[in-house]
Amino acid sequence: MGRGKIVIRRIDDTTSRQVTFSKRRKGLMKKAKELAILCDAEVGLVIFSSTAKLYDFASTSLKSVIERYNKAKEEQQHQLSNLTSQFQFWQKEVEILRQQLYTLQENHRKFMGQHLSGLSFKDLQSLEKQLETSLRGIRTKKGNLIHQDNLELYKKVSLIGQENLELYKQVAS
Amino acid sequence: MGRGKIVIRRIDDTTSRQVTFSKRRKGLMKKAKELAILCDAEVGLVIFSSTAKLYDFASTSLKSVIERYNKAKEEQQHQLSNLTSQFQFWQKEVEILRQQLYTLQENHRKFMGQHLSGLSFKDLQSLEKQLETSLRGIRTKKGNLIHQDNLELYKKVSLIGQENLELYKQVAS
DNA sequence: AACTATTTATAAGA
DNA sequence: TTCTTATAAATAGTT
Repeated sequence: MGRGKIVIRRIDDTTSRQVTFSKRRKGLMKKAKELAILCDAEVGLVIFSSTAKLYDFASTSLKSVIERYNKAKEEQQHQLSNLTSQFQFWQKEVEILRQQLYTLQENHRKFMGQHLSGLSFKDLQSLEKQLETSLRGIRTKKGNLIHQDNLELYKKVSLIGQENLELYKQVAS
Repeated sequence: MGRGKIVIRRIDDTTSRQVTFSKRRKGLMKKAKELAILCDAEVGLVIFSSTAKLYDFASTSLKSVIERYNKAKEEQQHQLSNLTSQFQFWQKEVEILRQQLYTLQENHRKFMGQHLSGLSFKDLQSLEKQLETSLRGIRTKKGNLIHQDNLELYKKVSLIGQENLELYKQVAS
């Protein structure tokens, strides 16, 4: 379809290759478009020139497919970056929790009377004071519990009747 | 380019649309191939017929691009799944640490004499015992420290000389 | 970039 | 579908 017949092989002359590329690319795109319209087809065409320049065509019918493709790609990209940031978040979270855990464990050991070697006299004194306070609280609670138990028992015994007072005395002793 | 000129619009008749599709698809592919060869271009062509059948063409030069594309996609997919599993790992890690932290915090509160309400008499007794043990340890340590300090002081005083023994006595008192 | 002789693609018909 | 063929369209070589 020209002044002369040509054989299909690489055109060596750069200029004429570029001219032919320009002409035929235009033609190919036109035909791709026509096929899409005439035959209700979805057509996608991608052309890289020998100078690495990109030309592409997508029929309007293909649009939905391309959009879907892009959406999927975008979505994938989005999920990737999302995952990355979440990943970083959880890593930080782990770091924080590990630090907290370490501190608390150290503290706990001190309360257990272990790992005292690093402590100053003042530290020890404060620790001692705290433990004494805790002990007082616990003993108070214990006392409360005993008192409460006694009350409960007394109530039960009262319900059982005077004849079992002897039993109560035995239990309470 | 046929017996009659046509307008580029969807061919309503199914049969003739399919015939045209077949002819033009073949032509489009031929031209895509020719462009690739003549102009040393990388050409990729994808066609979906209205019956959703896929036809595609890729120039041999495009092969590397397609391979690269697939590799990149695979790599991305790989990274994605990798990231996902890492993500799950860190999430579990956080869960474990949180649980540990919670347990330790509860424990710590009890040692502080707080949150005792849920404890049984037996629990309280065991806690009391532990605190007493801890206290003994701490007091021993305190004693050791005092003793050590005294020794240090005594050494220093000895170096200073007998004439300052009076000072040592004052400090030690 | 435009022209145009010619080749090529293909619409319509068989 | 395939073949035929008249004709439209594309384009090679030229200007």
